[in-house]
Amino acid sequence: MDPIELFKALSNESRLQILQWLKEPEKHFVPHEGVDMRTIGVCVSQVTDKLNMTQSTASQYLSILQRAGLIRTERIGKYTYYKRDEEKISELAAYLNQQL
Amino acid sequence: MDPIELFKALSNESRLQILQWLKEPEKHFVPHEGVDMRTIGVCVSQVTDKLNMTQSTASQYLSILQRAGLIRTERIGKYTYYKRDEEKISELAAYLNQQL
DNA sequence: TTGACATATCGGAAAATGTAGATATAATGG
DNA sequence: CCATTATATCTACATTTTCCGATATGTCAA
Repeated sequence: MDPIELFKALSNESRLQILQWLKEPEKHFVPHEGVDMRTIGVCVSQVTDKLNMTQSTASQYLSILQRAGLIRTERIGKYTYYKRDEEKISELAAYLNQQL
Repeated sequence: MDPIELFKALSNESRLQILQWLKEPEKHFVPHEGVDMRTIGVCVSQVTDKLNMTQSTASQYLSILQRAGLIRTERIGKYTYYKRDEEKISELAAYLNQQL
C-alpha cells in the first residue's frame, strides 16, 4: 500500500466525489443496460454524465483511482465498469488508525 | 473538516513523515531546551534538522499541516513548538470509515 | 468488413505545488 | 538599544497536476 499515492488520488474534489457516489451507485447514477450497479459497477459514460467534465477526464480520473487501488474494473462488452474495492478502502482506514 | 485540504496536506512524503515522527517525538528528535516533546511538541529547528531541507521549507510544511488541523502550535519564547492534534486526526479516521 | 459507439491514451495550456534563497519579524540576553 | 537567534513570509523557478481536444483502440451489430 502506497499511502502517498492514495492521498494524492483522494485530494481532488472530483475523484473524492466519484468514490462517494460509488458507495451508493443506485442513488447517484441513471441505470444502464439493466446491470446491477451494486455488484458490477458503473461505466465511464455514467460517470462522465455526473461529473461535469469530458469523457477524457472521467476516464483518467477513474484510472488514477484504480491505480491507487481504490476501485476495481471489469470490462463487459464495450463497456468498462468500475466499482469500489472495499477491502482496499478499509486497509487505508486501518493505516490511518495505526500508522498515522 | 475539509477532507480535500487534509488529503492534500498528507499527500507529500515529507509532511507525512513529520506527522509520523511527531507520533513518538522522543524517538526521532534530539532533545531541546529540556522541554517535554510529548506534551509541548518540537520546534521548527528540530524538524528542519531531521528533514533534509531548509528552514523555510520546514516552516511552510508545518504551516500547511497546521492549517489542515493536523497539528497544533504553541509559542514559548523565541521557539514555536508543534505537536499532533490527536482529536483532529481521529476525526479524519472517522471520516474515512463513515463518509468514504 | 465496416460503421458506430465506448473507452483509453497522447500532447498541451493553465493552475497548483515543491522547494529554495532572501528578507522581515519576534524574542532574548547583554 | 543592539546583536543574535528562531521563525515566518516573500519571490521565484522547476515540477506536478488539472483538465481539455484530438486521436487511437476495442467491441459490437449489421
